[in-house]
Amino acid sequence: MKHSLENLTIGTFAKAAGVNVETIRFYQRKGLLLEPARRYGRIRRYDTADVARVKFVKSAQRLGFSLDEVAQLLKLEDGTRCREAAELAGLRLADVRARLADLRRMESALSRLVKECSTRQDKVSCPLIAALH
Amino acid sequence: MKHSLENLTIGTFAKAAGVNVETIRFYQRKGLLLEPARRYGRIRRYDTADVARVKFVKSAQRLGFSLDEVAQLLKLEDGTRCREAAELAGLRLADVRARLADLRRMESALSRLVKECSTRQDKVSCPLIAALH
DNA sequence: GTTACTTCCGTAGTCAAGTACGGAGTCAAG
DNA sequence: CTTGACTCCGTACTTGACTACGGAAGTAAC
Repeated sequence: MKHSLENLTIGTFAKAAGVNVETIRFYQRKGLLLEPARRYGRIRRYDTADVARVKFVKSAQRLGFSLDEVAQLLKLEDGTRCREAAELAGLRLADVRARLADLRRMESALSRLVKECSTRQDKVSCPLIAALH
Repeated sequence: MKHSLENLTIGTFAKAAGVNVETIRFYQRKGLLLEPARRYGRIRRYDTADVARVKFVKSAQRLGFSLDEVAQLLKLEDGTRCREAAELAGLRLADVRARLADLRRMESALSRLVKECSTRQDKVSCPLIAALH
């Protein structure tokens, strides 16, 4: 049985998504990933959409979202009813904007520090702490 | 003994910083917070700089930094040599910028979703996953 | 059709970041 | 100088997010 991009076993899938097999199974238990139908025998098969989904989970985590929050984000993707989706998206959006504001402040503090450190030789007191109220 | 803003016991301090007492002690064990001298008797006293420091830890955590990474950021503040500080800041900066890019993409995906949902009645498929490559 | 990898599934262990607990010591007020 | 609140310190428990383990069953290659 060949492993085309649309017919991955769990091992190939996990490798493609950059996580390990146990993580896939863990996500399935958590409901972040549906267990696919087992079309060919008793073994599950995955495709590139699954890979994208797992990568999305990982990216969102990097941004500070918990798995439960990621699950909510994924429900938007999964086409729940529009009213609910909009509501949820609104909440997440406020959240994302707050994070953005914090990150921007941190970005400018860090880049200022880098600049000051490279142009002057003397000790610079870092404006980092001040940057995050 | 009054609790001025420069003479806080651990309980008042924790409340001011918005964390609980055990967290303070935990941070001390981790080296994120120095144990202050015990000027008046056997009890530690804290000041507003300590409060700022703890709030900084919490803010940085919200942005996805681990406590170990926060410890590194704090070393910058503590006036280590400039070259090292700049190096560390540079690394974190790259990290922060990557997160910013992801968050911006997520922000536009979410706000588009909200907009489409409120103007149209039909099901909208959300471009969230695509938004994060 | 046997061998060598996977996969399956349940259960248990790990690691980070706290949180809780409990007994002994400290302190300010009455 | 006792009372009640707070602090100290060590140890143990919790939660979220995995990660490891091990035996049985499936599958691909020879």
